[in-house]
Amino acid sequence: METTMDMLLTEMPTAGCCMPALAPRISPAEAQQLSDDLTMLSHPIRLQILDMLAQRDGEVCVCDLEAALPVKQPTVSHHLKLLRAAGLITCERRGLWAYYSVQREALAAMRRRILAQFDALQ
Amino acid sequence: METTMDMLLTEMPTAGCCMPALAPRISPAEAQQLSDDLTMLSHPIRLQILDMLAQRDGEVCVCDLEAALPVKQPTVSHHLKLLRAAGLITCERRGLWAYYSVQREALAAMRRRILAQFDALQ
DNA sequence: CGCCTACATCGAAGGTTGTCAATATAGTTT
DNA sequence: AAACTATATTGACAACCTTCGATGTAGGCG
Repeated sequence: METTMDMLLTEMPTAGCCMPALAPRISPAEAQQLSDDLTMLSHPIRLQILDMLAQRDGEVCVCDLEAALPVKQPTVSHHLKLLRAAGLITCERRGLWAYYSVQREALAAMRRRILAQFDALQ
Repeated sequence: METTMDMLLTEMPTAGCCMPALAPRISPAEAQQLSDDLTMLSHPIRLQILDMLAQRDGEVCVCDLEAALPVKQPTVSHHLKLLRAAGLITCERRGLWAYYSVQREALAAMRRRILAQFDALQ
């Protein structure tokens, strides 16, 4: 007859579960950071915006984006605001227009963070 | 005095916007696929589950996961179901227990898809 | 058989996100 | 100054996501 203690201390070939101390190697905080990065990228409109800005850095205004995307102007502005808050893009006002650019270094840093965690999963 | 037509046909050093045919190089369908991939990964619980499964392939049951995570059993089952539907994990029932494994090839394929699109942004 | 255990599913509640019409803001033109 | 333009913001609504208690299911055991 085996006690619970015996089961915890011996190896269990076929039956049994809940082996000693399984824990994620990634910390909850790291998981949250990675999740935030991925969430920022996980929207088709934001991906397409980043793609267009990467093509024509500093020369893309909101009406260009609006014309190329299947959403209305307030929605474009909304996604631009999110990307700006995440540090992935910047905007410069010239006259009536707002010209947006990718922050390539910030995007590269995010890419590095994502890859590092991905590779930690082997 | 310049007409709108003049502005469209000449180069515009400072003012003017809406240049010819800006379009995302990434298609809406590709953007959606990438967005789906990223969405699947963009949750701390799912990331931690994948991390734990990557450590101890095929020997992790739901109660191990539940013990290591700050959510209740139905929530763990919910995330496992999503990961299973995405093809990223599989489960094998042995007796009362359900043992989960990472599908390393599916995860690697997802990594490849994400990286390819990321690199396309330069 | 009846009870127990591990896990899945259901259904409801609460939170977050995405969208757009309406409106505000700020620069431009006349 | 008044009219106009590009963009931002607001507020409302709908859709979606996450979570969990309650319940269902199926295998193991006395």
